Amino acid sequence: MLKDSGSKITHNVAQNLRRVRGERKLSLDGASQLTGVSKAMLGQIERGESSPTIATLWKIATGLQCSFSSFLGNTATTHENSQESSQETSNDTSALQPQVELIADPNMQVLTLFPFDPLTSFEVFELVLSHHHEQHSTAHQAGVTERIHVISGVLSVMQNGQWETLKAGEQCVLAADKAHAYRDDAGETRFMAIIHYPQ
Amino acid sequence: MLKDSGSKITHNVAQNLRRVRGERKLSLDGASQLTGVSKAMLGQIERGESSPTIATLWKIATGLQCSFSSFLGNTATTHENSQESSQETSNDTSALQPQVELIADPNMQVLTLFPFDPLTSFEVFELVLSHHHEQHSTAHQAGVTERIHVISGVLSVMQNGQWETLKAGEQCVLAADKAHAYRDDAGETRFMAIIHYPQ
DNA sequence: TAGCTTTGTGCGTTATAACGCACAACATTT
DNA sequence: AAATGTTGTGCGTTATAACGCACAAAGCTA
Repeated sequence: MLKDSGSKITHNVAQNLRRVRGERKLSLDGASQLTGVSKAMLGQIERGESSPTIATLWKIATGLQCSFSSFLGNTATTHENSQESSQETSNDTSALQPQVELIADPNMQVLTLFPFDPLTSFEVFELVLSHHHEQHSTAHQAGVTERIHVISGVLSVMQNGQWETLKAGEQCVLAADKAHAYRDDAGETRFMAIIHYPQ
Repeated sequence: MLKDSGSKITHNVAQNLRRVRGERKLSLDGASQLTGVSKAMLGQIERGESSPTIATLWKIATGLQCSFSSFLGNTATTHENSQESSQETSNDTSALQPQVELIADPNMQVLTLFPFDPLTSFEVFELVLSHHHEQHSTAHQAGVTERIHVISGVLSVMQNGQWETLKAGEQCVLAADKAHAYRDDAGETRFMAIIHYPQ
């Protein structure tokens, strides 16, 4: 009668241990001596008949001088002998959409990441400014907010006549019902804009 | 009579589990329901009286939605993060806000780009998955949508039991009211998530 | 061939991981 | 106070991880 060997993680540990031991050309006896875990237990783990405790897997890892996590990953990445058949790459269904590109200006590229959706009331763009281009935007309708997240480069944002500088990883929120502007201050600046419309 | 509680790794797991459960404000009963592990066992593990099997630690990790390896590290490295108050970081004025970091897992970094705002009904995170970490997410309330935009790396997204692969620059929309999951397939994957709540 | 290692697996026993249940301490309510 | 609910821990039982030992198959030596 098999135990809980069906567990996915147990199977991974089994394959990894067998692989490591094979690479070092160690016998169960040798591995047992290095790790302090009985060879019977090591054999059961390799066969997937036993799910070791973290304490014993720790003894195995330190004894064999490899990291704990090296036993957890799927062996499919390192070796190509898995029969799990969980390689699914269905490309249809209502999910992935390629980005749509909108031209606007030679020094300003606009990619529509998520078009406007009345259910969410926002749209998302990714903008790339280059050559220190300064883009001015007129006031939109009241209540419209704009969230800026700088991906790379340096972006200066103007609002209420004041300029602020955002580095990569920084963001700001501005009310788009006033005049505002952006400027690339790094030669090329990439940032994301989430524009939300009220109600 | 004490068991093998002296093991260093067991003690680490104990502290990490207690910390994570405390951060989520979960009771042993609640954690037991999420993970499928009895609350008595969870209590013993937290007290260092038991060295869990990798199978059960896997159930704990997936149930609490953090990676296996997050329980192995020493808690001394994780600093105190007091994130109790619902402070809004002054969303008025166009002041730039530095990104707020939320710790969750060594293999999953979460940056809050824009915290939830009742006026817009969405929040924006930037997530970095590493080491082929697979992050599972349970079903949220009905009507919640999640927009994913891959910045770098390769992200596999599971919905309705089907996996789809997104490369850098691609995006997808998924209904978050069903169980879904993400997985890093490039060693390190950076992507943005916009979560929108209805009404 | 026989005799001696080395390899991995099977078996019986012990230690303990994991479970369900019950109880005590504390908080909240009536 | 009494009643009710929640939280964490202790206890008895079951499942199984881990051990030591023994055995069978393969390999090497003489």
